[in-house]
Amino acid sequence: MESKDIREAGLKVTLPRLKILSMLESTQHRHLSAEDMYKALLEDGEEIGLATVYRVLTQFETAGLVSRHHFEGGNSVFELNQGEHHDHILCVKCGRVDEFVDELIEQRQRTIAEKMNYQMTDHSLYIYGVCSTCTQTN
Amino acid sequence: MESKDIREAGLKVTLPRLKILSMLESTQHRHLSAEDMYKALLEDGEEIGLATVYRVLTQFETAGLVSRHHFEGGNSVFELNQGEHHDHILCVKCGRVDEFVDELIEQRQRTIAEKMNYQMTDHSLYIYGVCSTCTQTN
DNA sequence: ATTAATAATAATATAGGGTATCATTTCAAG
DNA sequence: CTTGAAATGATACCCTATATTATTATTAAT
Ligand SMILES: [Mn+2]
Ligand SMILES: [Mn+2]
Ligand SMILES: [Zn+2]
Ligand SMILES: [Zn+2]
Repeated sequence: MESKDIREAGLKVTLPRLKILSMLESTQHRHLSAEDMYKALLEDGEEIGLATVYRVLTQFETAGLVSRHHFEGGNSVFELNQGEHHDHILCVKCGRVDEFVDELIEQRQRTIAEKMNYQMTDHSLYIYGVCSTCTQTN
Repeated sequence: MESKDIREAGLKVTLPRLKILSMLESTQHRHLSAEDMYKALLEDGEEIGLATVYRVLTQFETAGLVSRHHFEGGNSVFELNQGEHHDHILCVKCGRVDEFVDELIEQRQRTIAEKMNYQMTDHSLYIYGVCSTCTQTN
């Protein structure tokens, strides 16, 4: 029941919010842009405005329910916050997205921030490349 | 003499290109947005259009003369390609930008890409935090 | 259930960064 | 110089995302 998450975020439980949240929970595509979701909702027969999708996603982000990523050369994409923090590796040909966790890199970043007298708040790491499928198909 | 760089890139040596290149070479600000440069050129009395600045920077990027970075919540910024590859750590309060090189992280990224069957082409790593100056002033 | 207060929605306008178009100008080779 | 090709600058335009606002839906209290 995802109503609870919405309520706990201090937001009213509305149909757009429920739809968007359940779409993010369906593990088909973990990383979706606002337009992706907007179109998918349209095809589902839901009359939800694009502005609402953006607005709700921003609210979810503020509430800590979702994360926003800025992948190179595309729209922002959103994903549900579940499990541990991870970074992303992306195929520059087909757009495939994979996730990885590397505690060594995480630790090293903290060390660097400390050494440079920064109070680290966040970081973003994207690796770009050609995935195995696209390498073969070429 | 930066004319040579421009010529070697297969581009005609023009006043806008010379001005933009020398601005990037003046180590005052290593990381500048297109608008930054446009305004600075105006103040210098140069009548160079914003579209030209964007166009030239993109050409310089293609030629490998400059790199483009997408820092969070702002315009793209450009910097001259000189010295070795490095990554960036940014202050979320004052916008300060510092650079660092960490061969361990670099190596680890290559390992991850290999492990996930990606032919790595690029990566981007930004650390965000509060710099020492901004920590004290608070 | 009704109501009232308040938050959310949808439609639309607007903003901001960046690119495409195109007539005019500038460059550089001969 | 002359001349063809490339570059410029003005402007129109595109795209993602946000602001505005009248209308609608949700919630809590009655
Ligand atoms: Mn992810
Ligand atoms: Mn740099
Ligand atoms: Zn691929
Ligand atoms: Zn600072």
